[in-house]
Amino acid sequence: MPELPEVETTCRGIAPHLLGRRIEAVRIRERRLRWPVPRSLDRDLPGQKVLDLRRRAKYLLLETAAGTAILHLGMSGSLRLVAAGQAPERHDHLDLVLDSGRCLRFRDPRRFGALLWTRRAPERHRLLRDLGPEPLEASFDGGWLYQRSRGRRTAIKALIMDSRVVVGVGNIYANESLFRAGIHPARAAGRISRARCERLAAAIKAVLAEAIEAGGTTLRDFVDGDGRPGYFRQSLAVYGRADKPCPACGAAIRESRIAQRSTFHCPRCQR
DNA sequence: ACTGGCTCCTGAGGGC
DNA sequence: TGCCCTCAGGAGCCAG
Repeated sequence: MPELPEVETTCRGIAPHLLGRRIEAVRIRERRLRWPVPRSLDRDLPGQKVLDLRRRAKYLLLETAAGTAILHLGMSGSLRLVAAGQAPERHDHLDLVLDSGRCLRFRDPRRFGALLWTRRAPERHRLLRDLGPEPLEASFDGGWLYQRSRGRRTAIKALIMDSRVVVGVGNIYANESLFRAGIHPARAAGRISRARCERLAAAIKAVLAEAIEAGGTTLRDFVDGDGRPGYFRQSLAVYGRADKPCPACGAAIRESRIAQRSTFHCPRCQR
């Protein structure tokens, strides 16, 4: 399940192979992703030069003079560069054929991913329009979290996973951040002090930055590699560790559900 | 405005 | 060993 660090690492890994390249053709074998891949993409993208590749939330934005391709990896999507002639395997739904002799190949067994096309500024696109700040940028901090949580009765874990509040905090990192900040995941967001909001914002930044760091050092080849998605083998303190000892105090980690998501916390360390 | 629940899809993993 | 069943997950969307 690509989380923000995986998307960031993917972006950095494939960018050198795409920037300045011309897209010669688009091969679509399966149009039925989360939304159907629009025909406008096959019409507009071929012949275009890749002017920029960047990440916004968990979306990858591939900019050309004609428009921007918006790509999301969903929970099982991955990208890699292969020789243009290499035969696709199962779930390899589409290729962007480059003028380098390689193609960018998208695989997504569960098809929760998406590839869309917009001719306008991508920030105006329906999917990107209402997104909150990037967690690693200065505009996201304890003050912002405090302000956005006032009056909210929802669980703090659900709040930090709300992309209108802050983008890119998936289930794993929400769990880990709350553990680090010593906050109980079910606590009502509006009842968390300013100081604890500061701790939480700092924890979110630290956890994500460490994961990106780990991704950068993980031996991971986007060229002819296996392109396997998944989290970096970062040491996880609570996620997936139900009944196991808390690394800080030894108490048994508890599992619950918050907003239909698996939630893990230490009953001693998190209040 | 907020909140909670549903939905898409398939591989993995548990139980027998 | 093998089969069947359940479930997880990102996040948009809808209903109350």
